[in-house]
Amino acid sequence: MQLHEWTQDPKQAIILQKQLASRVEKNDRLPDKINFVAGVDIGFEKQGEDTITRAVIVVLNYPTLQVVDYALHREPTRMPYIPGLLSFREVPAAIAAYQKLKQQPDLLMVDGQGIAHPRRLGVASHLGLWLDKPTLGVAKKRLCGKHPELPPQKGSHVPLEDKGEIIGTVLRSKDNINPLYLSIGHRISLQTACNWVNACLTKYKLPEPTRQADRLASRRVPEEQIFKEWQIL
DNA sequence: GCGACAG
DNA sequence: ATCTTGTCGC
Repeated sequence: MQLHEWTQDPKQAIILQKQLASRVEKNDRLPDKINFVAGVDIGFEKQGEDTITRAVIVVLNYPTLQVVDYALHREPTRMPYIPGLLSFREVPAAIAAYQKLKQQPDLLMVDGQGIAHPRRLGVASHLGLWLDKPTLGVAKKRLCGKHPELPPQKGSHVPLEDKGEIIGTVLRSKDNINPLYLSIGHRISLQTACNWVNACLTKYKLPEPTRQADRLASRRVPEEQIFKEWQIL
């Protein structure tokens, strides 16, 4: 943690993104064997005037995809949502949640873009750099770039391109359901990132790591019920 | 200037 | 992201 990885000022944040983007590793540099894959997602709770940021990280065993650990961290929201500067709003809370984990993951799948970003530094890349961990981005919507239409069948995929550069892959993870936007986060190639997402897909649109994190972060499922399902201690 | 715009 | 009811389709 030599250089500051965060700022609250939008102007400085953009400058910082450009610097950090050059440090993102787009080639594979992950453990020989991946035993634990994590899902990261952030939710928000209204608290009258202000809001609380709720960061969740769930660690699953691979290939069983069973949840073996998780961490939840809540803190006052520090920044408003500004397209292109999402990581400055979410990453600090994610770091705090990560430090609460007992089981460190080998790879993290983050809800949002990796380098499929105007300045090539989406939330997945920012988090990966900060933690110096392999990460990949799994977004439900496009931030930038363009791509051809893709078939409605699960498994179909097309490249996401921006300014003559392939920045990600648009993947249909389920029949007739809007596709996912996958991209390199840090220390992983696009091909390997896509392979891991595919390896973690079951019957739902989202791969298990982020699907489980999303359920807890968004509070769509009572926390008490989730505990019973996961059966972890 | 106009439209787009992760979560 | 969050606020929110019913509704169409596999």
